[in-house]
Amino acid sequence: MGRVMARHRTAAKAEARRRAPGDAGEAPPLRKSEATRLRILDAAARVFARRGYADTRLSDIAQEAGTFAGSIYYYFESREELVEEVLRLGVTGVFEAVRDKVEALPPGASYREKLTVAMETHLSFTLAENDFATANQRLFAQVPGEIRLRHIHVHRAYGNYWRRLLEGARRAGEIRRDIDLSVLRLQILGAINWTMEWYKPGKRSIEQIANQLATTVFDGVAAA
Amino acid sequence: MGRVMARHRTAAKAEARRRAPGDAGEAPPLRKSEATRLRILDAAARVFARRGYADTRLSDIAQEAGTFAGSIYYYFESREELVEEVLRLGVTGVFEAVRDKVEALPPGASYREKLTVAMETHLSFTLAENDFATANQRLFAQVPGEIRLRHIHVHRAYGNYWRRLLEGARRAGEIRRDIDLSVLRLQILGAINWTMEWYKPGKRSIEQIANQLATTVFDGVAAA
DNA sequence: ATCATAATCTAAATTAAATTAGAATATCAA
DNA sequence: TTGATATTCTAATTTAATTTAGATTATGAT
Repeated sequence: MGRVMARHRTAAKAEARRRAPGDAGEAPPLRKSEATRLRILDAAARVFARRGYADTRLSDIAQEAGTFAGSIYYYFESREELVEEVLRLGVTGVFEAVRDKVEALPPGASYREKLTVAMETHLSFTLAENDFATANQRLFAQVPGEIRLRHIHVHRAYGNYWRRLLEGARRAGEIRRDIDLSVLRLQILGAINWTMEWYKPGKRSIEQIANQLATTVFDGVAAA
Repeated sequence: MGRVMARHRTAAKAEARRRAPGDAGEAPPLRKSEATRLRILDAAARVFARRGYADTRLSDIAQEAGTFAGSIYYYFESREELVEEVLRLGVTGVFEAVRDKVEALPPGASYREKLTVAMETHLSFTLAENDFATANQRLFAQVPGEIRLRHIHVHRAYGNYWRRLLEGARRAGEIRRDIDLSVLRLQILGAINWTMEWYKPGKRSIEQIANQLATTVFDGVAAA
């Protein structure tokens, strides 16, 4: 009840927000329990990524974050809100990473290069760097339908980005006209997403996997 | 406690098994509550396929089967046993369908043909025909880790079948030698499995999707 | 028609979480 | 140092499901 809550909603970067000392009228200035909130969020992503939705208790998350199940409610309205925040940060993280890498390519880059970078970035971000991204992959299919519905638009935004990439590639004559781009897009993302289910670090590098995927998609595997 | 149980374990086809009237010594002869068991199993597959693990209650399944949550325990030890049976039947069904179709090909068939048929069969079986297959796809990633572990070998058997197909294709010179077959296999199955998440009947035929997948895999999408 | 046992139903017990409440503690401004 | 408020802890409550138990009804053999 007498909680802070809504204040913390915003996000992951903990924007600096000391208030100038005398601006009353405003809502009371914020302290930085933000650190704790972040710790909980990180812990949630980590545990969800590792164990999936069905195997994760709030108490597991609390323990991982060095606090208690009950305490989580100081920072999140509910288990759902926590899950959804993890989900959201997962997609937006991948999206931004992919877009940044693609835009960092030199102006003359071919679409093949762009798509290859996109695949590689998505893959490596998901596999190696970011518990939020991993958690998002795992969780999205596991989570109750209602939550999934509330998040579909975040996914769609990312999907649209890929759609534009592929359309560009076709316009540039780098993809045959008889290819159904929607199907292609979903096949590529499917192959990437599935990787998480089997990839174990060590044997093959993420780069190798990404490269083979790009090669397969563009050139196929047929000999001769 | 005074249940029947273990007797029903076997499977889905309800083997005929009237006893010859006078063979005592044997455990008491079986009646056909098998029909009910099957009804429950079908209902479970249907509901699990539609709503996923987290959204399915035993009471939902019971209702779909025209019985009651409590009654399920006459036929299954636990919710887990029910889930696992659905899971198992899901994989073996797809496996058998794929193998049958591939083996039904004329003797001279190329591996490209074999693989195309395999993709198409897996896809259409999963998408259109069989709630067990659909449920298996959905559930496998959603189910608690312990269950998944107990089922990994069933999946592995199916995976090995694909592995052999791809190795055959390579030996026959239909796949380039620089392709990592494990990665390829997982990419193909990933693309197929993901389809379930987005496919809506009507717009595109399953055959179209399968064909594009096969084309992409063998020839790639690059123009010229 | 009767009896034994199979099959089903109903309601209660159990279980395992999430959630709430409120006490205890820390922090920080005056 | 003190008081106010923010934060954290602990334990109790709630909730929603699975599971058990036992009563009830159907079925098939004699």
